[in-house]
Amino acid sequence: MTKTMTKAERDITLKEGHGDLDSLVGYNLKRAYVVINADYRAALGEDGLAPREFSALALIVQAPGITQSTLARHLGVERSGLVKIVDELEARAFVERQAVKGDRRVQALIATESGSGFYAKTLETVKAHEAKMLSSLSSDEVDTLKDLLYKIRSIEL
Amino acid sequence: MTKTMTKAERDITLKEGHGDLDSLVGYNLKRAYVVINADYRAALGEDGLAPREFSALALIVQAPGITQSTLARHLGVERSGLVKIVDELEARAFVERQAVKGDRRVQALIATESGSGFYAKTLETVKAHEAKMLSSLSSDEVDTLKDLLYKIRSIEL
DNA sequence: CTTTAATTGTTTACAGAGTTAACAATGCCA
DNA sequence: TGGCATTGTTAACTCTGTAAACAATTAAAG
Repeated sequence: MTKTMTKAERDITLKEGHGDLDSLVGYNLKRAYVVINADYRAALGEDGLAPREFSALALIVQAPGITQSTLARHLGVERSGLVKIVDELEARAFVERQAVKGDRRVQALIATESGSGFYAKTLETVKAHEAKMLSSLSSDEVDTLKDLLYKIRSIEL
Repeated sequence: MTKTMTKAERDITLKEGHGDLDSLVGYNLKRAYVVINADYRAALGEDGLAPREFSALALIVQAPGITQSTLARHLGVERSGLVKIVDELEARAFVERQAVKGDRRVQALIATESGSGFYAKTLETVKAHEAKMLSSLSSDEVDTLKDLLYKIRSIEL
């Protein structure tokens, strides 16, 4: 006997769903995030907005004149990190930095017409991507998921 | 009139919880991930295992002799990316690469005694961190959250 | 067998995202 | 006026991860 094992025989089979890791929220959260993120990028394609540019544009469209500092705070990133994001949006002519009278330190961010249009179109694409990803969940489950995630991300505000 | 506005007056106030972004699962997922991750690192401290080393060690402890390729597949990362992770675990003497008779390409990964011990201790710390983070959720909610995240991360396997 | 294809671990180069620290310009306040 | 805080910005750096190439080895096909 003692025949050479095949790969399948030799290979360790981890039982899914019952290890220490699978019982940790953080691990599941990260893995789910990676999966969603990968499909997001595939759905939006080469010239699509990356998640961070998309979310920045969303807030600028919905709060015209918002300041970079305020925007950074709402997005949960540093002021310094937001600069490249706005640079990118400005380079694609989706957003403009406008001087504000009364405070020459700040520059108000406003979406251009093409920026608003591109945002609306992108939002539909993103919604379609989410609908596809969450098609195995009921509408109640999706709502519950959003609520729970919102609770978590609201910790320590 | 036309008195100079104070910062609070000038500042845009985004109403929380009702924008386009807040209705997207992906955005909530990322924000929640960032929050959990930040607290994880704070909880584990300077010499704690980073999330990826921790999860790799978890699988090695629970599936002794696992191969790097199999481990990479289970963690959802590339083989090449796993090398540094195992290097790090080996440098801290938590894991050893062992030759396998019958296939000289692979090296079986096994946890050392100190590796298993450190893992057990770390797991408790991680569980405490999660308990703290999720203290505003009921036990049912936590279970539901894990289930839903597990469903998402199991897409396209 | 022998040739061809696939797998494993690895290195190197690179890209993406984000942080901290410093800085100049400006505004606030006492 | 003088001192402190805020805004936007740049520069240096870290962290995590990917893609491409490679040598060694094993599996498969003819």
